Amino acid sequence: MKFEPVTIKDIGKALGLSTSTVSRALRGSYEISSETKKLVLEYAEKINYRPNPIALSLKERRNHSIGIIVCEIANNFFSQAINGIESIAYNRGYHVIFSQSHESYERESVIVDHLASRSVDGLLVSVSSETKDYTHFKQLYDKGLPIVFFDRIANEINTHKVIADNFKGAYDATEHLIQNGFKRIAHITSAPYLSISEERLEGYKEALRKNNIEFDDKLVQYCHHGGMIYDEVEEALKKIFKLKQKADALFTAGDRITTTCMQALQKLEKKIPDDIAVIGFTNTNLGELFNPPLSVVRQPAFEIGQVATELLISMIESKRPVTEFESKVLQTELIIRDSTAKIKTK
Amino acid sequence: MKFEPVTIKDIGKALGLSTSTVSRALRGSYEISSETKKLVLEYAEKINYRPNPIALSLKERRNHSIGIIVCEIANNFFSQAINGIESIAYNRGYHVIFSQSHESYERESVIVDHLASRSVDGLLVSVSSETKDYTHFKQLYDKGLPIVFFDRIANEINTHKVIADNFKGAYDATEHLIQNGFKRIAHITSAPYLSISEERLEGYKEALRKNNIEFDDKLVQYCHHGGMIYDEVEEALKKIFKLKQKADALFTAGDRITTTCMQALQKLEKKIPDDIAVIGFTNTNLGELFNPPLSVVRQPAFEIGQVATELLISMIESKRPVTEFESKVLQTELIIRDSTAKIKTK
DNA sequence: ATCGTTATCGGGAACGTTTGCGTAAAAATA
DNA sequence: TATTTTTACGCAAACGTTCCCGATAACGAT
Repeated sequence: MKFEPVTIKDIGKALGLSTSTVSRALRGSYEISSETKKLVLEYAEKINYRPNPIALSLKERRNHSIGIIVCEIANNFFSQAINGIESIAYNRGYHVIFSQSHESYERESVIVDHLASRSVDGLLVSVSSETKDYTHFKQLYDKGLPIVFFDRIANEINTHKVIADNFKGAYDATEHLIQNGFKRIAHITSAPYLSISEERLEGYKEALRKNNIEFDDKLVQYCHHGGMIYDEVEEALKKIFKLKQKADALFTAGDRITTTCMQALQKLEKKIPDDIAVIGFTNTNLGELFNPPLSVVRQPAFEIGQVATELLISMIESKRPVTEFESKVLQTELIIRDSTAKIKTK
Repeated sequence: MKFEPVTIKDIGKALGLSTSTVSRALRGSYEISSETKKLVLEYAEKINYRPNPIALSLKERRNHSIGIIVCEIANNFFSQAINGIESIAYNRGYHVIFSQSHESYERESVIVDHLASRSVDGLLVSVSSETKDYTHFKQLYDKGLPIVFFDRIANEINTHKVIADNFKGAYDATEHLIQNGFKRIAHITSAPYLSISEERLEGYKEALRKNNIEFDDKLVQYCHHGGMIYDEVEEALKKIFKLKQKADALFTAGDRITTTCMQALQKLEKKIPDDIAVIGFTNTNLGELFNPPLSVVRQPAFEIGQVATELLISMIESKRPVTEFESKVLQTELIIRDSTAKIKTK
């Protein structure tokens, strides 16, 4: 099927004018007589003329579109973030093109390359859990393609970054568990080299340290696929339950990990919080409906998306090369519910 | 910031060749000597040449991108559907551009126009709940822009459509409630003119009829914003609870409506299923974690996205105008849990 | 009558490709 | 050696715009 679009030439031909005159009339240039303008405008309206954005892009070397790369869209955090991204992009006249890495480094590289070969004015990325090497970003970035990282960032690339306060979020969650009397706190997280994993692990450790609880690395389990593979999560839980010194609480880092853990705990028939208390990073707004209602660390996903987009567009539209970069850190929210209820004094 | 991209001309200049030779060498044309080819290919590789997709689009009058319009992305059903869309689009070499109508007719019109002014080869749309008039789609469609509707469809436009079997899904859910002894079944749904609302309402009515239960329109409440506005949902529930002849069960149509109802029921301190049994259309995979675990009608969202995308791409790539259109209907899945447990015989 | 202004418009290059056509040199044939 | 064919490449148009330069006419000023 094809589209037979009307061009500026057609208008010119129909009206006996040159394309340049038509173009100028359409843009309301002062050097076109008002009669001609009116003529052109009316005719354009009549035949429903729309300028061809591709031709414009070619000329202006701009696309008015930004690319998003995330691991998966069917994820509370990311869909909320993308919502924020779209809200800003739409207002600023940018289209949003997105694709999913599915936590694969290979696929991420392909996408970046594909997207960035100038079909996009800038990139918003949250790296995949497999990504340890950032040269595919670095190359494009050095060539002048604006990139802003959010959530899972590439520390070694010097550009804008937007994250939640993962350290503090993790610290608060862990501290909350400790305050409620839990001492053997397990931690299930994503791939260890991910920025978010590291930051959350540090927050967790710091809370233990502040409360004189010894860190035990047997209590920390990594799910390299970020909770997308159920078995990986169940395995991690089983390892924790097999420990001689039993864990009494669980702090999960990551949206998918948290929800998958809840499913696994249900399958393993563990009672929350009696067998084990649970708190986790997640952006589902369904936590209050759980049995028991789930305590969560909530990230300002929508705002993260918004801020990242604003920074990216400012980079894109900046005349001079940008040299001052910001690392915005947005606060998380600790929502306490029954899944971390105090240990009953028996 | 700008991008100083290397073009085919640069290669030509550097190698003392014409642009046409370079172009042909790059595409491996037979009329270029193998030495020249090798020379060009190696140089292109060295300076990391990427063809400018915009220039290509202008020439081929194709973009290799498809547009998606949904009401919101932060919704289980739509994010799963978009996942399916992206999976197919990626494999077929298409970019995915998406935007949200936020259930606004006004915004939907603007987006369609914006997206469709040839910056996109085809459109995948699920209409907003405010949309009663489809001329904004019809216009573009008649001009030759391929459009495929999914989920919320425009019946009056003759093109491919992909939906879940809403009638049967609703029928099954209602029938299940009846089988479990419920007789006064309330129904909360979206805007009445939405195709999905109508189909689900019909399924609900049919199940009542088959079981000789009289239909009572006081038991049907419409939430025009599809559950996005909490108060609207709470209001609908309150109306239902105010009925003299009490409702004993609730069938909710729509992802957001279902989850928002659950929140409202919790706030109103209704016990499920004792005060009221609940089953609803929703694609959350967290239903089993609810208190009580929620019975649901699940749509094959991912597959719907996939099928719709395949149909759209086949339209885009068809040489001759397409005249035979399909309306694919995919089966829903009834998942029974405790929220619809049989009435206890007191 | 000549000149500089002003208003209004057209020609054509440019953005980066692809591709039909033309053509020189080299190779093959007569 | 003369002619034809093949090989290998360049020129230029085209896709739809914008915009720099001119160009033309009208008109008042000199």
